[in-house]
Amino acid sequence: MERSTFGLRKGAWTEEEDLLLRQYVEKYGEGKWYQIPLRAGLNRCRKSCRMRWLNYLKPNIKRGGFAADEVDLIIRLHKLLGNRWSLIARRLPGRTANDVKNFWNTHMCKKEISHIKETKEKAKDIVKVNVIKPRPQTCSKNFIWLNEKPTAIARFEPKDNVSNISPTLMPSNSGSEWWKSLLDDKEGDERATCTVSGLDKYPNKWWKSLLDDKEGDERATCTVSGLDKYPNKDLWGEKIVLEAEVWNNFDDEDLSCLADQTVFDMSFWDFLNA
DNA sequence: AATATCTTCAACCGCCAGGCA
DNA sequence: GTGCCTGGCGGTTGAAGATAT
Repeated sequence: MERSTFGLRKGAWTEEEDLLLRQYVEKYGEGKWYQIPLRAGLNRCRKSCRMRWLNYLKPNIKRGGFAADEVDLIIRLHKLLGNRWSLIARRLPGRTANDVKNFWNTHMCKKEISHIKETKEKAKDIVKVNVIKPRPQTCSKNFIWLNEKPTAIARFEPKDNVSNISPTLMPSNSGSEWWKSLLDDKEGDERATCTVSGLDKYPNKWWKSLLDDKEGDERATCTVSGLDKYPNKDLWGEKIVLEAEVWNNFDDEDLSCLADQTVFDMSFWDFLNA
């Protein structure tokens, strides 16, 4: 039996310890982890107890390999959120942040590395194309643009060699309402409309917000009509790929929290208005 | 069969943010 | 404003099992 310098047990949990922890949570509920060692009679630190409960003992935890759909989700969420395992795990019922992290580190890391190598090899043979991606930046909560939550995020595929155009985000009171309608087809400017098809192929409804009709996924597409009515249309190209729906429309607390702290580069909007 | 190497994943550790006195 | 405490998170470790030699 391993022991720390303060006499607390470390290492693998025994069945008796699991039982004591279960009994504690049944009696007192989750939380108050600092009280557990005393109340439950466990010679473990609070963090160890919390970790054991959340990652192993909690009911409804799904064990075993990840389904193809889950893997798909993880890849897309990781693309959007990075290593924010707890946020990713909340989108996967029964999976814990630790599970997702382990899965990524053991399976996806290798695939990603080989994919990068493959891509680099292919890149030698093809003409370079500018791919415009959102560029998240972390801002303080007092940042003026965060007085309202972000409205929309999109990735533009520019015509010809128009480069350095970044996707944009804007508060809805900016007077630039056409942008809203372009993406969510709601009230306001009606010059352009955006329709998405193929959503029924996504088992998780919320997932429609992360549509990406780039390579490898042909399930859903987004087409925009009416672009010819915009003065700067020549700069955009004819295709807009919907990368994320309106943040405010998320019922989901996790992603709306994300909107509180993530903002996307504004230069595209500045560029259009120049 | 024995040993070495690789893979998996439970568990630990350090850091950070928020709440409170 | 400061310090303390707690919960929560992501990075990392290492034991155990699987696979290769």
